[in-house]
Amino acid sequence: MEKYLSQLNEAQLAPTIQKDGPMIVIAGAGSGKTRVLTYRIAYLMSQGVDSFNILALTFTNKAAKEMKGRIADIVGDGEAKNLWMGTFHSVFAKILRFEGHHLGFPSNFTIYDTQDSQKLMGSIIKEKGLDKDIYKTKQVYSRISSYKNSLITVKAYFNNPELMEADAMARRPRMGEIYQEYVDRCFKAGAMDFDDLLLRTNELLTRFPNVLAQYQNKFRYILVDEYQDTNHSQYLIVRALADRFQNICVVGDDAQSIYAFRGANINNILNFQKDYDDVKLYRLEQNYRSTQNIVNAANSVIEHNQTKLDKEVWTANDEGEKIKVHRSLTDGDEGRFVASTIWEGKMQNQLKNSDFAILYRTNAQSRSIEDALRKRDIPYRIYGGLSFYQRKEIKDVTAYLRLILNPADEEALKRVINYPGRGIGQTTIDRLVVAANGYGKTIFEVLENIDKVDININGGAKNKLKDFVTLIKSYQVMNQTANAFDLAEHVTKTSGLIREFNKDGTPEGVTRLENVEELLNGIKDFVEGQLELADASDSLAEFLEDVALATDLDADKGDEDHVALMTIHLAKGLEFNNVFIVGLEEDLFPSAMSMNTRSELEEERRLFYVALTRAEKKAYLTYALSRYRWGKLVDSEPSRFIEEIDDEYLDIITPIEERRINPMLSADIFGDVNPNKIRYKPAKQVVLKKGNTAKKEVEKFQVTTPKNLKKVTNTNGNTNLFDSKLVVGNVVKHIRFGTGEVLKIEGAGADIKAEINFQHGGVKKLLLRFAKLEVVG
DNA sequence: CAACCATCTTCTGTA
DNA sequence: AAGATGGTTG
Repeated sequence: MEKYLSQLNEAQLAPTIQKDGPMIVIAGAGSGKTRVLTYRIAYLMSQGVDSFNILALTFTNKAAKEMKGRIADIVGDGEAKNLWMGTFHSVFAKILRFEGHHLGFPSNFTIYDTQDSQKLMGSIIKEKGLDKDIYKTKQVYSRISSYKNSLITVKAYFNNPELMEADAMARRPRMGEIYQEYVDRCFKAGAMDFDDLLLRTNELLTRFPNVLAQYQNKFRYILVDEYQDTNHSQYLIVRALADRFQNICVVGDDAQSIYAFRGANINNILNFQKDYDDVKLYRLEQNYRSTQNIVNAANSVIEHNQTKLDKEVWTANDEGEKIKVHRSLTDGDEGRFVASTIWEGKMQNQLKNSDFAILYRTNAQSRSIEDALRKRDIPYRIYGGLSFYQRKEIKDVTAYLRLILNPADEEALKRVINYPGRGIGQTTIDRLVVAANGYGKTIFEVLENIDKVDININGGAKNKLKDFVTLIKSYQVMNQTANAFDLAEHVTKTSGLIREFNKDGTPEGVTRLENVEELLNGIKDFVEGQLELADASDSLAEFLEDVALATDLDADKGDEDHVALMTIHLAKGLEFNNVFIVGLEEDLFPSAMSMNTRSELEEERRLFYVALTRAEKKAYLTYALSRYRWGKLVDSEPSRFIEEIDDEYLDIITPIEERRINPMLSADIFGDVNPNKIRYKPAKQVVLKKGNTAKKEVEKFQVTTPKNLKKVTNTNGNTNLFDSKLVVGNVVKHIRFGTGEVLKIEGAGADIKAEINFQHGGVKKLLLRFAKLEVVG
């Protein structure tokens, strides 16, 4: 232990070796807070604290996993395993599995993700015959979510005239009713949404003092990472658990609080000292991550915020290079600048792809960057966005698995009852829902007793329903003995899902199959990882829980060397050698939706601070004069955040030619509109023969080379194949259909289609934007 | 009941 | 621009 403690500086050592009592560590960006947390846990154990008595809450699964790994290096694997360490959601989901029965929940309750919750709310709104333009599903969802995060139960809602007034003013007087129905339906389905995992934990700890006492006694030492991002619900859980022993250590940085939009309350960290007696306060102010220029620039920006704790972040690192600011004409140019800068860095300085990260405010910005990277053959990976587990085909498979485990799961049932199609239509399903609500039973229970219930469904449909019940029950039987992988494989084959994805024969269908295969591999890995448990049914349950609480960031397989693309929110806690912050334009960053109040704007500024402090060596800030948004080219002006940085840290590098260019004369500005204009880099293959007419000219489009093919499938599937060429008469090869001859080409731009006569499979019309074709003659 | 086409929405962020 | 939703038709 001595060896490890000697690695710490004075400021880090003090909080690390304070064993007991409440304490707060205000940790500037890059100041080694993870090191303090891990060493502190190891230190506690060296002082005789039992690893079973330590609870550490993190913000992401990834952070938890990393910390656990580092602790294992110090104290050994066996001891580290005993620690309770994870996100709020995963830790309390686990506890609710044990204790949920107090609240009437089965231990195999389902976790509804956002999609499930919104679908359920959508159907409630519909069932109640409410105007869906006033009761917008998303708005209703976020409203109810914020009630839950503030611990406002249905009952509390109806006792709060102000809230009801506010909803009535927003022309939604029946919010309370929807809330009530939603909670009832979740309960009946044996399901909790993300907010419930915290809300129900609070309910559990308040209503059952003996349960509270048990966990207070268990968690004698509690550590919370990223405390600035806790919401009210999380705050109360921590306070309740820490109440007995008061050994609570919270770590965070108010300057990095960026989750107010989903209920995080920055006051939790600002007021921590008032919540406990004799709070020790520590500050970590030395930044080990970034150059002086970056640290100072970040400080000069955050100075503009009024609400903050006193803190002076400094660094002993080199001065480093100034922050580069680059302006371009369009978002396309911006992407090309980023790609060429990375390319040069790789060529001239032997940098790796993983030395670079590109950060943006919204996911929609990734497209133009992707296009540019692909053109330069720079491998990249997009984090976030639609994560793997949210894809349609994956949700289809997991819905079957969820239903097997918990037949009450209404959303899972509705998803699969007629998928693949079994002739059970919307009308039938609606009647089932009505009957289930009428009897106070779950839909599955109604299905099991379809002959006994009073329901207006004809014999033919009833038989189909019975077949469906038999199918699910056969899976349930199998689940008694088989492991999760065998079961999942069996389900995908016998439910007809595989056949369904195979059926359309389109490249999308192929991708779907590949994704399902990847899911099965994931289950296999998981099952093999827990062979020692040898409890088949539990392995499925645990896998599904992992899936429900997984984030895309967690799924980093650390495979090949790639450039990272992600939103700034996702980048929190990470660091990169070179960071591009793109789209620094007013209305985009800061977002147009977050400029109405000072506190919203200050959160945007903190977000920018987070982005800038991800960089170790170099930071690039880029903005475009016009950008495609909602399919239209709109003008934009540079973000105020650029101006807020002291000039002395900036280096304006916009090329003179680009500044002088008249946008109206630039071919580039149309580059994204007319696919046939030459873009940054000419297409490699020109199949066009001499003497072709202008008419033929339009009939050109791109065909990816096989090398490209692989990469395209590895990334997001959507590829921009506009500017390479294919003409009638070409012989092409398709991944599924084999070889065929091009008969006809039609459409323009993104809609270019080719009619191809395949040797096997006949004539198909393929959208070239998606079709992965290789020219063979 | 399924397939197809037209229209509408959304383009903050997440466990 | 792309997906979701809804309406119409077979």
